[in-house]
Parts: sequence; C-alpha cells; structure tokens
Amino acid sequence: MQFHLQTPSLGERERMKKISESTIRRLSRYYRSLESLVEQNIETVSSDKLAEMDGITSAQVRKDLSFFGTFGKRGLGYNSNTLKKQIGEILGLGKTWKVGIMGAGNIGRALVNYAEFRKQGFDVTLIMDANPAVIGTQIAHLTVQDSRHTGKLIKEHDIEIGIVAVPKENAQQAADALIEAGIRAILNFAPVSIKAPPNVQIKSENTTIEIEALSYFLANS
Amino acid sequence: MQFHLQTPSLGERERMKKISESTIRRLSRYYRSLESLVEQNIETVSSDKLAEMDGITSAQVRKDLSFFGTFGKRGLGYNSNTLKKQIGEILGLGKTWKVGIMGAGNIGRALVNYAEFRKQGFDVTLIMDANPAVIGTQIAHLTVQDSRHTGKLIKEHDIEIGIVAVPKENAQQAADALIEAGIRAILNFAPVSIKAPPNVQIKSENTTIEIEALSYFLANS
DNA sequence: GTGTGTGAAGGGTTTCACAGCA
DNA sequence: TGCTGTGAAACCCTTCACACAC
Repeated sequence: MQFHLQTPSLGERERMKKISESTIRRLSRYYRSLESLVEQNIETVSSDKLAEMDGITSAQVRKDLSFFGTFGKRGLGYNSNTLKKQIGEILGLGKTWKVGIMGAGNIGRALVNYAEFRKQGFDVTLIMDANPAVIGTQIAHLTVQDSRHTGKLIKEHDIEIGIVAVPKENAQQAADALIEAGIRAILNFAPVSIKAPPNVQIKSENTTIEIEALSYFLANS
Repeated sequence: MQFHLQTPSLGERERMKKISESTIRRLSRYYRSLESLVEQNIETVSSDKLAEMDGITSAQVRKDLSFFGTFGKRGLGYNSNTLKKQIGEILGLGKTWKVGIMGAGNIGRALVNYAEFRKQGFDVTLIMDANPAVIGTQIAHLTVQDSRHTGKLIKEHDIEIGIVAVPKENAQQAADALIEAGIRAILNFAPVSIKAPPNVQIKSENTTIEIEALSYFLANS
C-alpha cells in the first residue's frame, strides 16, 4: 500500500512522541467529514475547508495530520478519498473489529442496531445479560447470552472490544469479567468511572456529564 | 444558604478567569462520586479519596474546587454531603431543567426513560418527530409531537435544553429549528458537528469517536 | 499564486511542593 | 500531625507565521 511509504510504521510510531487523545478524536471527525465529501464527489479538500467543517482552525488540521506523515500537495490540498483511507488506516478501521455487549437493556439493544457501527467496521456479534428473563430473547440477529459464561463466550466469538451497558451498580463487575476474559478495550456507558489495569483502555460515554455541562452553561450566563 | 457566603456569586464568577471545560466535566464526576459516598453514609472525604475514585490526582481535585471557593477543612477533608450540594449548586442542579427531544428513534426513546436524567433534575417533557407514522404514538408518559410545530411546542413546554436524536442527515436542520425556537443549550447525538451561533452551547455524544479511539489503541499497541 | 508542513511562540492545564490552618 | 489551598514550575496543546513545493 503506497500509504505505508510515507507514513511511519507502527514500530516507529510507538517510539515517537505519544499522540494526544484530542488528536485521535479529531482524526475521527476528519474521517467523518471526508466521508461526506467523498459521497458528494468532492475530490480535493484543503485544511481550511476541513477545519471549517469541524469548527476548528486549519493549522490544527495540518498539525494533527503531520504526526502521521505528509498527505497533501502544497498549493493544492488533499485528495478526499485518499486522505479518508489514510486516516481510516491510522484509526485501525482497515479491519473489522468484533464487539461484544454486556447488558441487554435500552442501550445494549440500541447498539445492536446502530448502523454507524457496522458501517465503520464494528461488528456486534455477542450480547450478554445477567437477567434470566432476558437471556435467550432475540435482539435483531442476536440471542441474548448468559453473562455467567462471559469468559467462554468472549473467546468463542473472538471479541476484541467490549461494551459495558449495565446499571452503574454492576458496571465495575461487568468490566472485570470482560478484562478477565482478555478484553483490552472497553466502551463504558454506565455513569461511573471504571478501574482497569494500564494495559486496558477504557472510554466512557457519559450523557450525564454532557447535560450537566449544559446545565452549568445555562446557570452561569 | 451558607454556601453563598464562601462561594463567588454568578456576577463575580463571570468577571473571573473562564473555567475550563475539563474542570466542569470533572466537577460532574466528583458530584457522582459524592452521591455514592453520601449513600454509603461516609461523612468525610479527602481530595485523595475523591481523586482515587475518579482515577486522577488529588492536586487536580483541589485545584478544580479552588476556582469556586474553599470547601474543605485543612487536616480533615470535605464533608461529603455539603460538598455534593455545593457542586450541585455550581453545576446548576439546584433547579429542574425542562428537556425536549428531537427524534423518536432508538436514542430518543431510550432517553425518555433514562432514570439518571430525572434523578439529576432533567425533566423530559417533550419529544418530537417528523415521521407521520411515529407522531401521536406513546413513549412512556409522552405522546410524540409533530416537529413541524417545534417553535410553538418548545415555548408551550418551556423547554430549556434540546436534544438532537435524529439521523445525521437531519441533525443540523433539527438543531436550527431548536435554536430558532430560542433554545440555547443542545445535546447532540448525531455523528456530525453542528454549527450554531456563539451564544448557543452544543455538546456532543458521539459513540463513533469513542469506539474509533479504542480501535486506534488496539491497532497501535 | 496557493495551500501544505513545521519550528517557534503562545496559551492553557496539570503537577509540584509547601505554607497555613484545623 | 494531616490535609487543604495555592503560587510557581512543568508540561502539553494550539496557534502563528513563513519557507517551500506544486
């Protein structure tokens, strides 16, 4: 892949200065913007345009990209489709990731049907719950499995990313079961922070925090 | 309220150095941790303990609080219940905020029933959709309203916080309708960035970004 | 001329370390 | 003694500004 000629390899990148969390998140945004440009058949894009689409500065866009290689043509800009693929590669979207969900409540069920996931290569192939009344029921193409067998199920389904979608009281326990089963990347929807060893990556989606930030804004302006 | 004696008033705070987004988000986390301590009848807490619960440093906790006043007793720590109330006050949780949802799909429906919202004083009293097949149907205690009447509905229900839970193609348009109706705080669940005038605050919940950050981590380690 | 890539400057946030008070 | 509150230092991230390539 031509891409690899201009981009540092994984090994090199590991030796390099650590890439910041915010850069990664913006990359994900650029990716989405580029997707939309490609759909509209817009072949070329400048850092200025990309910045405007995401409400940031063009210098930020160029700096973010510069950590991973040089992707543009001076005086011209970037090829939308090529840049999209290159960012996709950086983000690890080149492969399909197998995703397993812990908790078949509102959130768990919604995520099984979340079209954006499959579109980006996240394949939900397992959903588990502890409630006997829920185990065995069908959610789209999946049958809810018994979370007492987490270890076995995770291995059988080759799950690489775990999602915690259980009530906050059980969140740590659910995460522990996933980690125990070898999962090293967890997306947590419960409104508590989860403890994990440093080799396990946890990201949280916490609606309460977002809406309280809005509350703060409204209360203080 | 005794609290106001030691804490800068809104007016004072406005004149002060702007509080960072991350500080606000951490405040929201401390609030949740304190809630749990209060439930366990733990009366006193140190910045160290609070930090440990949230996986950060104690200096960070003390610094965050110091922007708003002095809440602790040297050599002792903080009173859990008092600090909880004080942070709640800062975050504007002293009042009930009326919330309106745009979009009665999976996410919209899940949010109507989200217990954590009501618990923190966010009261969902309106849900709207554009689809005639959905308008008029019941979701818990709410009847789905016609989004063509957004302006009127928002005013009738005194909505202060809007939630965008429509497909990404319609997200900007949905936000525009809310802003047009006078909404100044929007929580966006669509995976696109929304443009708004500077006096309107937008927070986004973007699951795709979080899971792609996990993908990056797995692909690069 | 146009827009990228990037060192250097600037700004902001976190961590340090300790004075001060219970 | 123990833990808070906080200036100062360290660190990190963003913005600037311009050489350079197309």
